Amino acid sequence: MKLSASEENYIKSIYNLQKATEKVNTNSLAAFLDTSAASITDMLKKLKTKKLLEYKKYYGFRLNAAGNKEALKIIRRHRLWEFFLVEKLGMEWEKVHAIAEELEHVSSVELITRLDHYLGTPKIDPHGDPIPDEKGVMPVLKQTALIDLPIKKIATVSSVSNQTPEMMEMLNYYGIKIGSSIKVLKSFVFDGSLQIKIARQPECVISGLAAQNIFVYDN
Amino acid sequence: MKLSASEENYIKSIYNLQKATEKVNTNSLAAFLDTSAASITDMLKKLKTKKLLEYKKYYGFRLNAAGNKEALKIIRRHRLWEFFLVEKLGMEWEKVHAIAEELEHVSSVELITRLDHYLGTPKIDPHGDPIPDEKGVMPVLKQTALIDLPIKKIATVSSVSNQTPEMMEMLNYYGIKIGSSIKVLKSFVFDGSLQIKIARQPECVISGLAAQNIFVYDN
DNA sequence: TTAAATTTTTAGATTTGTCTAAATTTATTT
DNA sequence: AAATAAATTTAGACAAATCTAAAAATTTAA
Repeated sequence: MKLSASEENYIKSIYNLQKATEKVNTNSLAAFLDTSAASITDMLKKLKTKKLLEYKKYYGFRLNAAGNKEALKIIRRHRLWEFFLVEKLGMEWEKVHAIAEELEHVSSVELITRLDHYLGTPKIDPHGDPIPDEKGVMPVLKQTALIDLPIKKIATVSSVSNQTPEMMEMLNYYGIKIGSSIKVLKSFVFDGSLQIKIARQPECVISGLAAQNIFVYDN
Repeated sequence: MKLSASEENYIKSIYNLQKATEKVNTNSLAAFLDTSAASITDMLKKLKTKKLLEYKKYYGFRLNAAGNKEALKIIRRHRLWEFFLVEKLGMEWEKVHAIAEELEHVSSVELITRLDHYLGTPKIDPHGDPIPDEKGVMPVLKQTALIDLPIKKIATVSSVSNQTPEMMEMLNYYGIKIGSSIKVLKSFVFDGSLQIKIARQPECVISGLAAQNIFVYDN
């Protein structure tokens, strides 16, 4: 199905709001998209005509199977581009979202298939979000606090729960980034500190507190 | 200046038509963009308001300095993406134009600067067209028929004037592609044939006829 | 359980980019 | 040089995506 950039933005937003609430309502989507409630109603009619969502006047709405499939395609494109911008072009991960918002609307299937292969079929984007595969299936990745990761098991840094400047400074110092390959070499019972190894970085030791706030995907 | 995708397409097309004729006229641009003459007039008024072109009713039009600058930015983005699609993603160069037409409208300066560096600041795109630098300056590259290239001088394949399937078969067989690094090892006076070396390919011999149809940039 | 507040939809307008058909200007030809 | 042809512009309309203001439906609360 050929969709306009605007239609794609609505679908993606509805998909994201659906994760929190069963039915999405007009005002919350209007707030999310920073637009008027009237615009939402207009677009909902259009998306209903295209059979991408279930929508009953005054009763909220949600994507149907076809709508979800479209959403996952858009999210896949967005996250692959984010991965590209960070890993290949070396952009800071705070900046990539806005650019990926534009790139995601280029919908050539061959482009995305090749980009995916070129990037090594990544499973997690730089913000720690999973990347759907070419069939729209989200990878099932169990997230664990680093402190709970078994010794010697290789995992991927997926998110950081404490995003203070102090935490970021330390992560930066040790070269710990979302998507980094990580392994615990030794765990000290005395204070809960961990000796760890990040790919292409020297070994280092972090505190138990830090290890509680760093989350990894245990592949 | 922030321009819509549509405005950018008009500017780029006017730039391209200007290379052939001094003043561009409404009908030729309408034919080029496969749209109506009335649409052209409408857009010209808009671009005149934005001070991107000189336009006098019934007398044709051309980009002014500001318009040319915008055109070169768009062309730079287009050609860098084409290079990326061919060199990094391995797409066939016949297919990349359409995708680059979409990617070129993503106008983040940081994105394009980083993409350029990542690609190694290429001077020629996969179709053999020069890529303007970050200031909008087209690289000055003298194009020569391969047959006229001095012995042992390293050059870059820039274009092929005879694009028949027969020619393409031969180029493909020898691994001669747009952007390939090329050098003439020996020229045989008897029949004009040349012994050549393409980077990462074995030496080979091509006829004088082939060498007349292969053009290179003599860096 | 009505009245008030909130949410949602409709009605009508606006902007952008496009169109067709008609009018205007310029060019060509007899 | 008038008539005809061609090119260009204007006038008016339309679709997409948005808006404000008003109306309608639903929810909350006195």
